[in-house]
Amino acid sequence: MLNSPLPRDPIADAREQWVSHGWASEADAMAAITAVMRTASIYLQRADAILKPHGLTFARFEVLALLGFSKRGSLPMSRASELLQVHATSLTNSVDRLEATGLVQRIAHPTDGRTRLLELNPQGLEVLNAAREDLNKMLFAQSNLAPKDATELFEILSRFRRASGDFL
Amino acid sequence: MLNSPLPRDPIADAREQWVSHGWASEADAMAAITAVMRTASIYLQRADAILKPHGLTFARFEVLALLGFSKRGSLPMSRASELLQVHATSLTNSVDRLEATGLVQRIAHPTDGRTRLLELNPQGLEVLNAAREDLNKMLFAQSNLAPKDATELFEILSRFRRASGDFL
DNA sequence: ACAATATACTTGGACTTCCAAGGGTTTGGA
DNA sequence: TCCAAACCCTTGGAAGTCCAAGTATATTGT
Repeated sequence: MLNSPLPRDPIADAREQWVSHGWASEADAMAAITAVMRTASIYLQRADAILKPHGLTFARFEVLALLGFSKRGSLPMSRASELLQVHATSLTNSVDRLEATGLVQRIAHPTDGRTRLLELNPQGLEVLNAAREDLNKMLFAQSNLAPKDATELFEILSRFRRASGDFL
Repeated sequence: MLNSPLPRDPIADAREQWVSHGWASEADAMAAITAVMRTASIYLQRADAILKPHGLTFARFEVLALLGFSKRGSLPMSRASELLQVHATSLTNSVDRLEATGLVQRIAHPTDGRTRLLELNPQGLEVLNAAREDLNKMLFAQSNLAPKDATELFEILSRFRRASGDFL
């Protein structure tokens, strides 16, 4: 999966190209945004590799985790897709697979015929607990982020996400 | 594309759940990593929307931009996939599409029969210039990152990427 | 009451990513 | 020399993302 490390950071190189071509004022944002994408891809690969033995992906793990925290144990699809901040179609896809493996169930809403409620099955709860333990041990506890960096990173991205309309 | 903002930050909520379930020491990394993924997804959507009128995606834009900076104007596939830090198969996919629209060409390597060189066509150069201008104006210059945040973000992620073996 | 509008979810299509496996080409050791 | 190992790229398959469009159900306004 990992090639041998490059001798130079290709994003830092791109940043210099940006500066020397006259786009200096956009260079820092370009570099930051490109680095965010690369970082997300690294973490996603690591997470998916850790979750594979549990028969999960990160996308599906997030669904289980959300259901595991919900007070009632069930949540409308629309609410879940809102909280996970993915398109409804992406959630449909994830839930199809979670339902096919018996981890989750779609049940009818008592009063609104349009709405489907998601419910964690007992087996889903077991898989969630095991997967979360692995993720905590093997990803979050080994994030390659200094504690101060993790905090600062979250704060910067919170400002960004608020400015982008994610939350108030 | 954008739903109305949520009243609360769902990642901050997840972080609190993590703490109150006894995984306090992993909570900050979990929140930071989840925020990175969400941020990447926001930027990717914005970039793809901006590039769509140019017939590009961000993945394909990156290929053009890389070729545009290369001294010789041509680059082996393997070198390009290394610098863009994507799998060779992903690059094959992007190049297939760039070639189909006439922006790029695969040419034979003079001495190594295994290698294909990528070359930017004149039309590819035009599209690159126009796309880059839009991206600079509409994405990088409006990144929703304070200048200090962009710099700090890049630095934190550089430490992370180095620790993860991206570069020396 | 009923038509128009809005909401909830699914389907189909385009695109990306990765992995596993295969085909060709080159290199290097016996 | 020549066969095995390494390397470069492509194909096929599984997953994820989004958007656009469609179906079904609720809500709203006249």
